[in-house]
Amino acid sequence: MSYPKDMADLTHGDDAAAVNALRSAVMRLSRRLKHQRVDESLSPTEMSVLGTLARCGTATPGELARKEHVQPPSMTRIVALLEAKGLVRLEPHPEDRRQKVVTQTDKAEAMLEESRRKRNAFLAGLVEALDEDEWAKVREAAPVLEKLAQL
Amino acid sequence: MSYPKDMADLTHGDDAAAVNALRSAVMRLSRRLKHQRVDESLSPTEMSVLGTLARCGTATPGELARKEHVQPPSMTRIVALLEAKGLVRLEPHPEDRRQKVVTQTDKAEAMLEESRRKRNAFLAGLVEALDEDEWAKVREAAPVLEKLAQL
DNA sequence: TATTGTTATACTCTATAACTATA
DNA sequence: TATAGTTATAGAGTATAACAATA
Repeated sequence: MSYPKDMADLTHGDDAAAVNALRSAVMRLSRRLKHQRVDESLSPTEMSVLGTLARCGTATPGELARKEHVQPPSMTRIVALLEAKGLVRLEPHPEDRRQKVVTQTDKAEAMLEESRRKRNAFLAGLVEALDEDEWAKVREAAPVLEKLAQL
Repeated sequence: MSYPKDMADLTHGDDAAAVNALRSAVMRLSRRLKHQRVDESLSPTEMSVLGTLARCGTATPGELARKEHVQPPSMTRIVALLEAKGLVRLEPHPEDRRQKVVTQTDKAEAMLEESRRKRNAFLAGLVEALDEDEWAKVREAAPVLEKLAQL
């Protein structure tokens, strides 16, 4: 097994505290976000899949399952629900007839745009309680957290 | 309705991007952490409740439900499971016989200590992929995220 | 009459195992 | 024989509604 270059640091009080704070905050924030659905008919993972598709363009169900860290049967169900809502299209894979290609529709794109405004309104309410320095720290860390999530 | 002092900033590209990255990262990281259980017999919310108790000392089931953003019946079940595992004690409230007081046991404290080591090992694996500057940003933001989560 | 906590019940989301079709 | 996706089924976790005890 290999250890990170700064493994020793993680035993320091500050880093251990940061790790604890991060874990606790992620679990609790995720619970809040679940309730604050931008579209009442879309689950958090469905939203996440649409976000991934918006970044990737297209993907196969298998790729989506790996990226979202869910099992293939779960992704089958999620994609089917999204298709039923007219948010994605399912097409045959051009080179491998076992696979399928998932693409987001215009309706999904419009919904993502609409949802962004609602998310901003919700988060603005929370950010209101932060001072500018605190918000700056979150803003700086956000892309790093996203990188962490997709490792 | 009142608006945050920096509402305008949230419509800027950078802040909107940060908000999107934060939401996506929180949802995906929470899914990872669910799998990476420090104790296989404890759900993420059970862990979170123990963490809250460690900070607060004691709390009533109702207080815990509000802090963890779950409904009272869910907290009833969670507390009962924790009690069955010998991790919390339930005592009558000294002033109000409707309420109960939840306290963590020594066993819970020892388990939290053990779990911290396991968490560090898991997160160290992820942090390995970050450079020092990136990790510094996460470390700075961690306490702010915790504040955000408990608003 | 309002509030705290509980019981009973149903729903949502995800996983595992077994199956089909294609490579 | 291995891989992509699906179907069927079960389990975990949470919510809502109805109820009991106390304020």
